[in-house]
Amino acid sequence: MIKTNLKVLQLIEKIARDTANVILKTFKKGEYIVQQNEKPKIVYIIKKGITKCFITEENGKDYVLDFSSAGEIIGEVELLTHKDQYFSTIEALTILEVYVIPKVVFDQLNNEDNDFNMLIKEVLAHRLMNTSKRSSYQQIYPLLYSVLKIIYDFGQLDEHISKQDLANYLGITVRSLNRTLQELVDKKIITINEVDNFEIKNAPLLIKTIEQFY
Amino acid sequence: MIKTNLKVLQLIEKIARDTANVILKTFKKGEYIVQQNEKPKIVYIIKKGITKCFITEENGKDYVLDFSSAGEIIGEVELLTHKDQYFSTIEALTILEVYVIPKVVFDQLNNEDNDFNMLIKEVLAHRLMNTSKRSSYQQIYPLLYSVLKIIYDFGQLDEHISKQDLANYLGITVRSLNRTLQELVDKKIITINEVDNFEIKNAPLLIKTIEQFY
DNA sequence: TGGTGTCAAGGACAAATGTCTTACTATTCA
DNA sequence: TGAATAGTAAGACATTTGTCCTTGACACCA
Repeated sequence: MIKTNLKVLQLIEKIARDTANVILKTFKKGEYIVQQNEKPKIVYIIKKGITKCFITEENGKDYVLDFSSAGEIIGEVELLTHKDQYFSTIEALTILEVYVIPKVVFDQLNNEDNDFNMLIKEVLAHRLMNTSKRSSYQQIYPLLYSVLKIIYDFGQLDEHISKQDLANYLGITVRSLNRTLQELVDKKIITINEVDNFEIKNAPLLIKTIEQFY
Repeated sequence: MIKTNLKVLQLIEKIARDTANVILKTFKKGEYIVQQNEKPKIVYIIKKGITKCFITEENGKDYVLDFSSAGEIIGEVELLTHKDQYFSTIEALTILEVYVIPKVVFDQLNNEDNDFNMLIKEVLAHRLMNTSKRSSYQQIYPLLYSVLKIIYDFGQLDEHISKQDLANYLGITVRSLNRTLQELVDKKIITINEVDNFEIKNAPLLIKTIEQFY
């Protein structure tokens, strides 16, 4: 559920070795890599660390689109669609190392490096499918199943992802998330451990419960 | 809100004229162009007519991803990601004419026709942005605003889109949709006309109401 | 030490949405 | 014609989720 893309990482590492066009940059925890409504000029590819990608709506509420790590691309959608604003904000949840790819280099890679070109298309298609499926899942099923699915995917909650972030990812309030987690504890599917994190207690029961809905 | 893409339409029409690789096919209203879980072999581009793209979840409920018309592409995501199943079903809501592009021709166009290649990338990026934005909007705002937005985008409900389809697009039940429409009638923002369709009654009020949330 | 601020958790209530059922309308067909 | 059927709308109630507020734990500091 924290997305990664090994193929992209390997390709950009190769490109970085072979040319001087791509450089490394480091962000501190909490810094924004790109900010919603800023003018897009650069594409980034994550080398190391975890980011949160989110949209801030006019009423001030955030919706988290995904959590990403090594090999995930940032800002390519805006350049490909020739938009003059990023439509989401990317925040570093940990210390973050990224490859910096200026617009001209990105355009050049798209036109001249067929591996890069094909990989970008594949990444876009994958994301579109995942986003669509997730959108469907969250709209159709009650909250409990979405939380079950996250626990199933995660194993346990990553320490860098706060409950507020997780709630924003699910499109709900922290109150609702807590209620649902409590319900899962009551049903003896998970336990809440000493660092206020949840853990799977009864994996077979979890899987059985999930399978009812898959 | 019924999506179209003029650039894609023009390009595929040119390709169809220049080569014998692309043929036309007609579907009747209610027929499936592609079906979830079928093996992907063909990409279609809509020439004329309206389709509904939806995901059927395990519990039998449908979530409508979009309504599409001329120039919209079908099945390209599955081919680009090398999946062995379509992840959604495409149904003809009217008589439908499509260009049929077999997998080998699609691959060839991607590799040899740079205009086609770039356009596909742009289409994928656009869709990804739209899907993400919509997902965010529907999760963050209450139903009333999503319905307002649809009415604003539509002007009025297309006759080929049933209330059930519209409800599935919003991820809600028809009961909830009716309740929300009634609320808008009570507030004198819309009227329900003789063909059981809704119409904007008080456009300035509608716009004013929407703008509170944009 | 004790005061103060911050934050996470959860209780109580309100609001939104879903489920189930009934009623109404129109259509088909024996 | 009239019974059966399907589709739509909405009432009543149940369930889910959000909002608001209180409590308790902890850190920081005068």
